[in-house]
Amino acid sequence: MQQITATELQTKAQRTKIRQNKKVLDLHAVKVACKECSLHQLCLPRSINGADLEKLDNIIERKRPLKRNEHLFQVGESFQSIYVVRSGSLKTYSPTVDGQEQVTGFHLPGELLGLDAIGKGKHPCAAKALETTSICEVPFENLESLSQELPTLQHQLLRLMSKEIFDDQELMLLLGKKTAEARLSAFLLSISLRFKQRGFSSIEFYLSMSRNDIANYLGLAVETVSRMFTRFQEDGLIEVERKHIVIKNREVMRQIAGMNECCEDDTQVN
Amino acid sequence: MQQITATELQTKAQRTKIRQNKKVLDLHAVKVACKECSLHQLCLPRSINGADLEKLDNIIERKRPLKRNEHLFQVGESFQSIYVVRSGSLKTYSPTVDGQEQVTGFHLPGELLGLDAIGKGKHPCAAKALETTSICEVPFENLESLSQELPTLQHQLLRLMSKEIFDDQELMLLLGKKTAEARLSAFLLSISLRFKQRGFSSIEFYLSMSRNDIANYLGLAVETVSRMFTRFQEDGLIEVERKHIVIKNREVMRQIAGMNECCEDDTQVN
DNA sequence: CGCTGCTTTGAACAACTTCAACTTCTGTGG
DNA sequence: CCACAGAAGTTGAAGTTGTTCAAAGCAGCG
Repeated sequence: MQQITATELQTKAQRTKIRQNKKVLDLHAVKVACKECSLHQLCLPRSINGADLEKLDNIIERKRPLKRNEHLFQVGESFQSIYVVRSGSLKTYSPTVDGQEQVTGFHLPGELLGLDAIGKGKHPCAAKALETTSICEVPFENLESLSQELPTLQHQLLRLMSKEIFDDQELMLLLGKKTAEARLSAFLLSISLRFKQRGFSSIEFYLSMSRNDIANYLGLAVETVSRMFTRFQEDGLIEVERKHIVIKNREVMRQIAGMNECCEDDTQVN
Repeated sequence: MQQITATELQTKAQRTKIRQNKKVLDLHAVKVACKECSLHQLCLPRSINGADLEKLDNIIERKRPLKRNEHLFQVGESFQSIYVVRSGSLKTYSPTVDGQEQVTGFHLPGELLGLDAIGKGKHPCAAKALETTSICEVPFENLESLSQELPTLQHQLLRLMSKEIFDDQELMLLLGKKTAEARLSAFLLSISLRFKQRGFSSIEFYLSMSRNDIANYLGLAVETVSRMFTRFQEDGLIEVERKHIVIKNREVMRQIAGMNECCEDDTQVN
């Protein structure tokens, strides 16, 4: 099964030096056409046929991989492109008045960045790599005019934006109504699900973000997040050692998270 | 200035019996083509020219006004159309596991509903009228194919969805990081701004939603919201008498809300 | 080896919630 | 048109949950 090797690869990349990490990425991240991209079912061109896929492929630019802490774009930068994560991960965050930052999301392979910038023409948040990360850049003008030609692409684009709105609303519910333990539980299950959808293990994975980022994202203090991790471990729900997580009891976690049933049949989401 | 009459009209409609309310609505809400619609600069067809506007007009269905507490759509209902509020207001909400409801948004004239349903093909939330409300229905299939023809319409649609994502992220920040007083203050300023953009008074208005709905939306207890209203009044920030609000000191409220400067130049937002 | 940054843990504190009582408003039927 | 019942809103007091502050433990890196 691909799941297992994929996981191993990921855990390896996390543990090993950047040198080796880079080598792994170079192998399948750069100069691969969309139709050969292992993510092509998850990213934009889902349900696009051969000829159309090539058209899309032509407008996509592949960038050199970002190193950890490098920015993909900064706050206020003029909006030119949509980005797709090819491998690695990023966080998006915006500055708040009091000089803090607010983490608005984490982005795993196959996920999009920049959709929130279309409206104003500039990025309301910054995007920073959490680890070595490779990215596809899709110039928005080209994407827009290509969508004009290809109804399925337009449809897919609207679907993806709609999904983002939907997901944001779930998060609003989380932030508005749920307890600290429900938030962390939901967060872990969400990451788990997203890994699964991308062919990685859903029961064992490495978190690329710090406790601080998690806390910030979930609207909690770092200390609270830390305590929750400890408690979950004590209760046998997870095993945790720094960034390494093993989900031991998904059922109970789901109850704690107060999950809607609807959040489950998300399998063919993207 | 139109502002003043608009306000008067609104306050009147709130105070008077439903009978009279209906009459006011009948006058300019029903059977008006998009190009004559007073909201047409705010709703979808912004920056669409005459001929195109007519095409759009042809696919829009006007529904009979909804009465207070009537549903526009229910949770899980199959997604067919995008809706535009023509007059009145609605709330959207979704059920949570514990049988509660979570208010996900309020929708004023010129604003859209249903964008979150495109992805899954069914409505993740329900929409209920807060007062007598009239609506334009835009069948999504038609809108999609018309967008295929009209690049500006496609662009506008993407812009609007992007704006919704952006707004949701602001709300996430509010729910995750802000105190009760900051939340209520931001809420009132948001309503105020949206009224202003639609030609109503931004300093005096009626809230069509209950304290309960506000509390739910802001992730607070009703009692907390009530106390904050009282405190704001004591501090001379607002005058409040049940649903009637007068903003007395916008500057201080903005500070309390911890507003980003960016939230200000929102004037040509839609 | 020793620094720096991230994480964990404990204890005091603050903010908001919950519970309960009371007031005001709304609308419905006599 | 008034009375009454139920809903919505307000206020006070006690209780929780999560935050803040402080300090110690640990991993990675020059």
